Amino acid sequence: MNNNLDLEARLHGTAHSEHPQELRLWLRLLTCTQLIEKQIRTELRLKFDTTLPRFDLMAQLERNPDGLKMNDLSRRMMVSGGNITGITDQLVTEALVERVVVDGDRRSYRVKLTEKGHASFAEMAAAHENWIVDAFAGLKATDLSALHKLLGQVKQHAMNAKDTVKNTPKEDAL
Amino acid sequence: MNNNLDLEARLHGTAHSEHPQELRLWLRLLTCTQLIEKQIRTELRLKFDTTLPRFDLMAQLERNPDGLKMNDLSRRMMVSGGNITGITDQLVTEALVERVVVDGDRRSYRVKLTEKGHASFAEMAAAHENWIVDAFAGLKATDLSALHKLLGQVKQHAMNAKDTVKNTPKEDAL
DNA sequence: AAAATATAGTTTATACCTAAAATATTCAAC
DNA sequence: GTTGAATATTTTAGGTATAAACTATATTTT
Repeated sequence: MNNNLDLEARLHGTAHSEHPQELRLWLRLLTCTQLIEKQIRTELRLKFDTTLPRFDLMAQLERNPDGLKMNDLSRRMMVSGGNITGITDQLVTEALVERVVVDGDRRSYRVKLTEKGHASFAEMAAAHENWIVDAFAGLKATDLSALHKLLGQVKQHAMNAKDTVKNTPKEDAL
Repeated sequence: MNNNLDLEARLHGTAHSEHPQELRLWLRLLTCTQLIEKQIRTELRLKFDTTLPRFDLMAQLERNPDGLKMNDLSRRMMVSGGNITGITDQLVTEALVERVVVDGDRRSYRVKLTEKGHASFAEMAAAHENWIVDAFAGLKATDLSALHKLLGQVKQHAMNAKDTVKNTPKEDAL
């Protein structure tokens, strides 16, 4: 009854795969992330009438009570600056965050949660945590930490690769 | 020199985390996926002037020489039907895929790679495989398979949860 | 201090993605 | 054989994302 056709289907089609282990791993990683992310988006929409980017931005501000500059948000959320502008604009019109001037630099400002934003986030964060715990309920605690550790290696390698690309031109100039 | 500010930053900020292990794992999973995905998107754009959704759709067709219906593509790629319409339209105007009528059902048709699309995909797929292998070059073979297995558990649980939600109304009616 | 450069943020143009409504065709039941 | 439900796809409206161009302010160089 459940065909289970997903991204990985295109690999398993041919019995003994000639594809490298890495490719199969990548498709599985992507599938897991998308399944969970889709679930969270749906819940946020249904229960709180909001979206994941809005929630993520507020989460960043929650941990930085003094506010963050647009640039900081862009780096931390790993999305473009223009994108942050749009999401912030919406949250401002909903009075969940505010733009606060920074004296000494008229180009930038700090984005902070409002009182209302703080309250709103607290409610959502509690539910969010439960959804995530549910998403990983299929694994024992030891597996959770093994997975965390392995992904740490993936992350470390990916970050190094990113930085290498970025810095190479400069270092080549020596 | 490298601040490493990403999604996980908001958790590590407070020394000993009071957040559940699952939440930390989720943010790391998300970070890994986004880092690799961003890399692939950038490469596809620079080297082949295309996008990941277009590549993914062609990859599905490559494995199904008889073509796939819009619905099949939607399920396999885990995106909405309307989205598939848009991506297919673009690939059709680029003459990389074609819509072929199915006799017996005038509502649907099969989307197939054209000769040009087949050639184009072959070129991209080779490069794509290398990028993915590079992305996981930080892990030993045993770690790759351990990770694959653990993610299999996550996937299984997520798929069950999804199906349960979908089927519950019907089963409750009994 | 003027010119050049760098940085912070927004705007623009375009693509992606979704949910929900709309259209068109097929199938099932009477 | 016509009504009614189901299926396949597209359209619509709106949020999300990017790269590149743009505006405005700061900093550095000379």
